[in-house]
Amino acid sequence: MLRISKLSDYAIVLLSEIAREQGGQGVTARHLAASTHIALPTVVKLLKLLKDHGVLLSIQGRNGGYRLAHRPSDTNLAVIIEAVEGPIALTECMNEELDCQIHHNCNTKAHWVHINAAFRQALSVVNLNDLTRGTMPVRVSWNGDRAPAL
Amino acid sequence: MLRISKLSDYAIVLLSEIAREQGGQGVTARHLAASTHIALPTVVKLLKLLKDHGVLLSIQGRNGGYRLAHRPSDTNLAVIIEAVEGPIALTECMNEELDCQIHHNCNTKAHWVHINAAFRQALSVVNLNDLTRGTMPVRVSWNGDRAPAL
DNA sequence: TAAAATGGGACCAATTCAGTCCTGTATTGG
DNA sequence: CCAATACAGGACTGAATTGGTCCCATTTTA
Repeated sequence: MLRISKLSDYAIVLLSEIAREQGGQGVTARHLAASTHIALPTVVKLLKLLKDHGVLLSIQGRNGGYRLAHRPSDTNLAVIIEAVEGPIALTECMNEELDCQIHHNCNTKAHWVHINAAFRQALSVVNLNDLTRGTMPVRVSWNGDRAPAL
Repeated sequence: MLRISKLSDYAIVLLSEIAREQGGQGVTARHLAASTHIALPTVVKLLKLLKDHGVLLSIQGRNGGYRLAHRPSDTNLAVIIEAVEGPIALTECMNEELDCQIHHNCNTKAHWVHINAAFRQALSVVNLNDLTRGTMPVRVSWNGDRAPAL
């Protein structure tokens, strides 16, 4: 598997739509549900999450709605996914220490730190601007150079 | 979340152990369970998976066990994770077309293809040799250059 | 021939995930 | 002023996935 959750996927679609439509006023959850075909309760849930994590601003009351908290170019996939799923931590041992009982001579952690960073980097290069316009954001290059031994 | 599954994590530990101990004979599941502190049934399950996907070779019968199918330097994290979790496909739309009903003007797919490739690349650079010796395998570099628009 | 090993399933429990529902608060147009 | 519209914040449920166990068959060899 190893999937981005559906919710994250939805969140990306929703934010793209907001970035696309955002005029002076905010965009309402109801409107987004209609234009993206995502069920309203799910849309509401996600928008709240994104607001709590500072990705969106909300306007309450009758003519309310949501607006991007930052410029589209500053809202990237890493931020969005972290808002919905929490911090990107590919392995258990990344987040807390937890004292991984399985294997004490575990020297894999240093590698995970790198992989984690590379992955987050790949995500953070793509922003809402890239998604609303049709631009390809990034060319990945990778040098296989070896860093000095630990 | 966005975690590598525990099983993948275990698999990496098991393979590291096999790479470390592998002499002429194969290493038994029982022995691996003891040396890694992973429950035997789980070890058995994983070794079978890894064998089915060509990562390990098995020797049946009394003095049987498992051996690496390839050199440690040829067994990398991408291969291991794919053996345990299936193909690396960060989003639903990567694997099959499935005609993603949510959003028809979806131009995110091209981005996911890139992110997916970058992630797999990051995983494939780390191999069993790196894990058994304490070498840092990779220095990640990333150029933010923009490729031409789609 | 019995013991030790893999082979191949089925199976269960627990967690996580996706999605819904309900009630409250803020704002504003009429 | 009040009703309609929108967000706020939970609780809750059903489904799917995951982690883990168990059982029995087959292979090999001391």
